Amino acid sequence: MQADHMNERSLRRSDLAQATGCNLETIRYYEGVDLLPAPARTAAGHRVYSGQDVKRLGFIMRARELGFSLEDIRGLLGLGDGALRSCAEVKERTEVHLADVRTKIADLQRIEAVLSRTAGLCTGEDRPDCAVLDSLRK
Amino acid sequence: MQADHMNERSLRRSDLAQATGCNLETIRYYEGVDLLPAPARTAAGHRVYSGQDVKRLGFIMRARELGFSLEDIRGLLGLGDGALRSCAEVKERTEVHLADVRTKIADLQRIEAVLSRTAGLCTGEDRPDCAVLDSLRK
DNA sequence: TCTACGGTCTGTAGCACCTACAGGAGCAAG
DNA sequence: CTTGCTCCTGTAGGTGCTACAGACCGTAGA
Repeated sequence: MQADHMNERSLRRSDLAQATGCNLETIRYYEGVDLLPAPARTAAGHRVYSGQDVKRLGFIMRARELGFSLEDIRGLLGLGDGALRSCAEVKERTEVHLADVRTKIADLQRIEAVLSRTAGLCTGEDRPDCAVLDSLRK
Repeated sequence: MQADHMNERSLRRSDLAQATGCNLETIRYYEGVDLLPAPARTAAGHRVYSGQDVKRLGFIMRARELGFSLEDIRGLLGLGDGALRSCAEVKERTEVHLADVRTKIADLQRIEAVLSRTAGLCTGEDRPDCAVLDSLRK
């Protein structure tokens, strides 16, 4: 039994990836951009993670799913400038992001309308003229 | 009057940018990735564009606004493999893209629901605990 | 004990789609 | 002739990963 033998609470990078559903390489990337702290290492230099890391990466993954940018998440994690974020600040960020999401939805709905209308005009025949192209041409 | 003096039908890069609303540098980028043909040049090496270029770049810009990728647009412009695209092919591409747009809308609507619900739970008080953070924590 | 296989390490390049800057040259007006 | 704008080129940066090469490590079976 070696001094750096892993006990049952320590995880390798692949374990962390599996536990969170995160891509293996992305973990290293998040460490590089300071979203995850540099983990402990075995004598051989292998990264060793804990349950804390699973929680933190899980938080990041859920925030990403909600469309927060890495910069947003840095703020939500309280890394912005070392200051702990208050509820008011987090609510503010969330509402800005929410407005952004709503704008994107509206944009996509306009696009959806145009695309479905023009695609509907297509004859689908095997000729080089086309309603979609015509609508883009002018 | 020089041999390469520009007449009233020829445009400089900045004119093309203005005519289409495209960013100046993006024009050069599109040339680099073969979306726009290499234009004629004055003796001094300055790019000279025509009304044809305005139309083509306008087409590209409108397609971008509808969310088509540059690769899609290459196809729509018939650059794929030199073959002229038929209406059927364009319709096919458009419908694939439309399905993609609809998926994105649905995703964003789910996100919108979660964000507005959790933001609504926030007290907005100046304390470090927060409904948004709680929802991300587990 | 040797060996084969897989996991891990590092750095770096690539993806889409631009945007911006540095450093030099051209051109028109005053 | 000088000022000030445009234009040229090449290249770096941004976002958020993903993937690869080449080396090392660790373990299970023969």
